[in-house]
Amino acid sequence: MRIYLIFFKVIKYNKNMSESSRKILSDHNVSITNPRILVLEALMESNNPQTIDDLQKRLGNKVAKSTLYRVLGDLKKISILHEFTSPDNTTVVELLLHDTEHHHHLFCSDCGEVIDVELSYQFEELLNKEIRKIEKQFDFKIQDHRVEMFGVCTDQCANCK
Amino acid sequence: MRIYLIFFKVIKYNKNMSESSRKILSDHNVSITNPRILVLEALMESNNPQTIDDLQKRLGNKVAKSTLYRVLGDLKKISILHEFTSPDNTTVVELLLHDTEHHHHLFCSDCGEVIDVELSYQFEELLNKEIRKIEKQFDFKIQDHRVEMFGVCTDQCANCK
DNA sequence: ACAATAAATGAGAATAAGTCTCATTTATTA
DNA sequence: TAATAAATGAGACTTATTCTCATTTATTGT
Repeated sequence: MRIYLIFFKVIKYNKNMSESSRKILSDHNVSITNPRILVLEALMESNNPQTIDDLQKRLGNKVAKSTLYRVLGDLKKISILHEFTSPDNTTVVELLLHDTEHHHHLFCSDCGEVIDVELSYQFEELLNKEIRKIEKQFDFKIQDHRVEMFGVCTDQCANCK
Repeated sequence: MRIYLIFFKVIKYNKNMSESSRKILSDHNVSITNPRILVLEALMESNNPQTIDDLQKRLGNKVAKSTLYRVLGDLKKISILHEFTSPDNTTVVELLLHDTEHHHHLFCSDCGEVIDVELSYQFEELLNKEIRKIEKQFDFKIQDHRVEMFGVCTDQCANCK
């Protein structure tokens, strides 16, 4: 019974992910192909940013390496994928579905995990003021910003054990 | 006369850089070798972070590629070099001589320039409060942080023309 | 100052992440 | 459903970084 429920949940979950992947692609006028659906699903499987390696493992041999990189490029082009680099120089990637979710990153130097964090409204306000000052000082137009925090996670962390 | 003065200044400048390079190395119990002095001098020649390519150009063929990377590694080990990645995935490196100089980075997506910026004391205070909250929330020990700002520089920029 | 020893270097081979090419397959559309 | 354009897979290619090892250089104790 329990097994059945879990099985059902997984099926349902996958179906939802597949359907929302299709919707994302069609909403952005990008043709719906199997590799794109698979990559989107793999990206959706984690709440936090993932390395390319994580993605490749998740995808097994279902998507060729060249295709994976191409699909990631496609997703960047339609601005639903954010790619950045962790302090140990690993490329990390995350889906940005609702562009309202402005957030920052917390990096663990022990296990390499990257965690999305939100900071207070008050903080963001003050940072925006600082940014306006910097724009004047350096004659820049600043379009985006991000706070990176570096540290170590403690024993509770699943990766570190 | 003017040429003489400039010449003198350059000599003096180089001599100073060479001497402070030697001092840096001996202060950190690192043996004083020519490649290390040359790399430190090249790093000191710019106030802002530099790409590895910039460094290689500055050094000409005076230091082998493998040695350059090794020396950069040495400097990281003694915590006077900070290495990070710009949004276009280029490795960028900067000397951190006085660890009091906490600063942040401004990236130009047009010319790739990276600029060091300082933010107000008030801002840093508030950010530290936020960091304490995040530490509790995620059971993390946060050791460092950095604000990255992304934008485009305007016509005044020397690189963009 | 010098010889002995340990450490650092240069040259180029090796590795790995990411890109490119092109023949084949797949999605779209009329 | 056929025609066409786009996407894919496989593997070659590129480029940044690391590694190896024979040679050179710095350090140290005398």
